[in-house]
Formats: sequence, structure tokens, C-alpha cells
Amino acid sequence: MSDSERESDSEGRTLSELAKRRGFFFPSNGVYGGVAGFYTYGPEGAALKRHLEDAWRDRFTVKEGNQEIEAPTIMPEAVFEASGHLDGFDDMLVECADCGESHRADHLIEDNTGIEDAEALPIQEVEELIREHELVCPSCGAALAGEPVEEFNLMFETTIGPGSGQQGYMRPETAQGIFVEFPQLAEYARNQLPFGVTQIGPAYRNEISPRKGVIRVREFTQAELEQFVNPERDEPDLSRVSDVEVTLYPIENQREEGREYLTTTIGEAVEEGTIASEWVAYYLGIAQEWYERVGVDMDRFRFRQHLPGERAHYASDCWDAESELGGDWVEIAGFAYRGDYDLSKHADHADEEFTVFEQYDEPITTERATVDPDMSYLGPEFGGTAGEIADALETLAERDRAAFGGETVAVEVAGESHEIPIEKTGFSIEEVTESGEHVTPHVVEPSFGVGRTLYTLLAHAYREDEVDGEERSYLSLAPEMAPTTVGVFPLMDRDGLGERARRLASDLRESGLEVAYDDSGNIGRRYRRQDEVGTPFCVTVDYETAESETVTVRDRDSTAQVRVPITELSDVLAALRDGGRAFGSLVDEYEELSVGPENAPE
RNA sequence: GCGCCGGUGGUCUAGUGGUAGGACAUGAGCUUCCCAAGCUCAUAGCCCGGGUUCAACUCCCGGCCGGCGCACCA
Repeated sequence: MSDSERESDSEGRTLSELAKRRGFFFPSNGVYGGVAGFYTYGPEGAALKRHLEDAWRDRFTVKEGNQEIEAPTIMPEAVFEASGHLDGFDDMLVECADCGESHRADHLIEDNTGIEDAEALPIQEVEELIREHELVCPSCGAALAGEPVEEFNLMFETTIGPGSGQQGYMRPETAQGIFVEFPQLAEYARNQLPFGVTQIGPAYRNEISPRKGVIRVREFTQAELEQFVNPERDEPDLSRVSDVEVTLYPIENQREEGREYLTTTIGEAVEEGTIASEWVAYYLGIAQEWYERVGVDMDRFRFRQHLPGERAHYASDCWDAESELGGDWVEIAGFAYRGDYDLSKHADHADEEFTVFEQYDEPITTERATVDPDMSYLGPEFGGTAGEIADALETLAERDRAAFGGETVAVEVAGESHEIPIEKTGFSIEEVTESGEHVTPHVVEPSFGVGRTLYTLLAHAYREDEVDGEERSYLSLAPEMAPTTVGVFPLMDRDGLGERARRLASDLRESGLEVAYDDSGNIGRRYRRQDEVGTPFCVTVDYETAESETVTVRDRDSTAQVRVPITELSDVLAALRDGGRAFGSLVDEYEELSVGPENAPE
């Protein structure tokens, strides 16, 4: 076992054990034997996920001035015919009868025959090609001719409506729900580019082999932004992020053995051309700051550029955000410049405009040669070909207005030349004023995996240390992310402390804090319980509370405690949660609690 | 999908051809004036199906689930 495997094993085991025991996540449907690739988020996990989504929404929807929508998860076949998922999401597998290895049939053909885009070919033809070219198994060399080519589509199929119904699919990405509604969405954006539409929700992929717990699952949550821009004009506000430092892993560095990552700023990376698209660069910068905010360890994080081979064919520049988990780098977000690929595809298939009308600053007036053929002449004269002749005249006028300079003009229809008197063509030079043009927007797509990000937060927050000689493990989650913000305990559940603490817990909940109340076991046990689920602060009602109307507030990471007046408590806790202040700043303002044998009251 | 390994309370684990023991956790109580202490009691388990056998948690076969490797990951 390599170091990284051992590391991965140990981190994965520790985390999945913690996740299950503490209610972050666990495999679904366990009582019926379970089914691979589906996970249930328990109480702690669901809260953490909600906070993560809220933070994403705050940054990528609200702060960017975008609009969030919620589209269905089941969509009809036509959507995926247009998007390319029906063909492109198909894998054609052929299995070697000799050694049992499965291979991508389309890749074998492309590699050995010079045929391109074999993916698009029907199954029978692929089987035929394997036979014709006498392709062999790359692993063992056995002939593959005659082996069946199996089609495997990563999309879940379903039937819409009763009976045979209509073929539908679970969406493999949330993005299509935005693209197909573009005409409506553009209308809501008052046809003003640029605008962005976000969506947070589940997507489905029938993975061949789900792995690594929540990292590769068949149902997962995406948070996606589709930023629609006018490629000729719209630019992001790079000044906003130009000083943001990022760790980049560009193509050149991946190709050369031993080359380190590139630590630079977004501004420099754009200037140097490391990041080709300014829009992609902008969102890398925004994302960098966001990942820091939610608690990703930036020493275990990088942006990696897609190699040309792994890039989708429509993406001109694509970067992944990757986090290091148990020694492996895992994709947690993708940032792609998708051009007009998606909207154009839907425009072709849907017989609908997927454009925005962009008004020019000044109307442009141009001269245009037009014809208005006299059909009462052309009809009797040319019979059935009259219509085609009229079309030919129009085409000719656009192409070569000089042809209309003589007495007659000659057009060719179906190989035959016809002479038309100029006065019957209705030829004229017109002034045409255009106030704008229809533009198919380009799409910049930051696409986040919520589950993978959540797992990263847990992995990067997990700590073990020692407190008073006792080992403890805790999650150093960002206060904003933590499932519970504050634990409230009575030091003893007697002498009225319990009642006072319960009342305090209730008051804090009313003020909008997420509170856990616990009076079971000794105080240390309760601290450890909260430590393990990442609760950043614990409040204890003790014997002094009744006298001074103060409680102790304990910091998870340092275990330090200060005594805070109850009247200020909810404000202080909210500020700690929202990042308005750090626990360290409380020490200056409030009395620090020191507890030990020498301080204990007699 | 293929190969290797595994599956015992919530978690971690011991063990056996005659249906199971521990630790932690959890609950009740005692104790305890700030960091998993102690004591008593309680709850709770052999992944599923078939086979062999008088008898299967144990042996065999299949499935499901998990880990790892291969393949796959638009």
C-alpha cells in the first residue's frame, strides 16, 4: 500500500465512521440492503449542507446580482437530443471474451481507423467497423470481432405519463433546466445582457461504479451559475478580484514532471494569458474567496486547467477547483467557457430564438440591393420555375448588384439560363436602417458539487488534539457553516440551573440562533459532543449566573472561556457566527474564566 | 462491469458447527461547582436468499453492500 492509499484509507474511514455515528451522512435504504450510490444526509449533514448552499446562494446569486430558478428534475427526451447528452453521454463498451476487460468501442475505432467522432455512430456500424478493421483487445490482443457492443447511458430513464408514455430522463446536470428556459429568462432579464441565472438542486447519473462514499454518487446536488454574456462587449469587473491570490495548475505544469503549482494573482494570470477567459478568471477569483470563507483548507486546494483531451468539445477554456482528500485530488467545481454551444443547440432543435436583441449605439444605415419580381410576368412566362427564378434574382441582387446594370439580367435555374427584363425584376437600391442585431449569448458556467464540497469541509476541518490530558477529536468548521452555532448547558441540572438554561436556549432560538440544549452527563462530555459535530461555541449556565446574569462562552478550537452578560449574549453569538468578530476579541472585553483546583470555590 | 479482500448491537471489535462476549456510545438513577471521571441498572447485534447438516453467525453457492485495483467519470 502506498502512503497516499494508507492516508486515504485512514481519512476515509475516520470520516465515514464519524459521519454515520454523528448523523452527517450515511448510505440510504440500509434496512433493505442498501443500493450503491445513494446517501442520506442526517440532521447534522442536512444542516451543514443547507448552510453551505445558503453561503453559495449569498455569493453567487445575491451578491452577483443574479436570479435563482428551480426547474424540474425530469425532462423530456428532446431536451437531451438537443443538449447532446443522449449521444454524448452514451458509452459504447465492448468486452473482451478472452481477458474480460471492457473497452470503449468508440475510442478503439478512433484510435485505430482514423475515423473521428465514432461516438456518434450507431451500434451496428460500430460492431461492423470492429469486424472490418480486425480490431483486437488492447489488453491481451484477442480479436474483438463478433463481440457485442453494449450501450451504456449514464442518464436515468423514466416514462412520463401512463401506458407507454413519453420517454423522459432525470437531468444529468442542473444546467439544462436553465438553458431550455432561456427565452423566458431573457425576457425576465428585460433582454439585457449580461445576466446570470443560478440553480441549486439534484442531478442524476447512473454511475457504473459509485465510489468513495459521498464523492461519487448517483444522485447529487449541484449549484450552478449560467452567466450569459455578449462575447463582443461584456467584460467582468476584474478589478474586483485582480489581487486575489490563487494556486494554479496550468496545462504546461501538468505536462512537465516535477513542475510546481503556480502561485499568482488573478490579475497576473489574465495578463500572462495563463487563464484565457476573463470571465473564467473572474469566477476563479470569486470562488477562491468563497472557498476560504466556507472553510476549505487553501493549502489543500488548487485550480487545475483541463488538458485538451479531457475538455468537452465546446469548452474553449476550462478549470476545475480541486481539493485534496486523503492524498487524492478531487474535483469539487468546474469553470467552463461554453461559448454559444448550448443555446445554439437548443435554437436548432427547438425552432425558437435563443438570442437577445442588442441595440446599436447608433442605428446603422446601409444600402441594400433588393428585388420585387413582377410575378404576373414571370408566372405566365416561366410556369413552374417562376418561383425559383424569383429566389435566384434575390440571391443575385445581394451578391452582385452590377448584374442588374443592363437591359436584362441572366439567372440560372436548374442548369438553364433565363433572361429577365430589368423592369420586371423590381430591382432597386434601398436604404436600410438597422437599430441592432440578434446575438446568441455566450455562457460562462461555474458549476459546484455541493456534496463534494461538504465532504471537503469535514475532511479539512477534522482535528485531533489533547485537552487536560484527554484526547479529543473535533471539527473546526467555520461558525457560519456549523450545523449548530451554540450549545447551551446547565453546569448541573439542579438548583434551578436547568430551568434557567432551558429558558436561555429558548430565547437564543427566538433570536435566530441554531441551538443545541444538553443536560446529560458531566459538562466535559457535553463539550466533547458539540466539539465532534463542530459546534463553535458553548454557553454554560453556572452558579454565578443567578447572581450576575452572566454565562460562560466557550470557544471550540481553543477551549478558552469568557463570561458574557446574558443581555449581550445573542448579539455576541450572532457576530461570532457571521464573522463580525472573532472569539479572541472577546477576551479583551470580557472576563476570562479560569477554572482549576486553586480557583474552585470552597 | 471484472478481480482481490471484507460484512457480528448506533460505532469499534472478540468468537464458535449446538444461535454470542467486550469497549465506546445511548437511556434511567446516584455522584460531580467547567472539559469524554466513577458506581448501579437498562436498551441494543451475527447483511439477504438458497444449499449441506439432527443443528449454520460459523462450511458451500448466489445476491446485496463496503474497501482497494482495472475500466469508466460527457
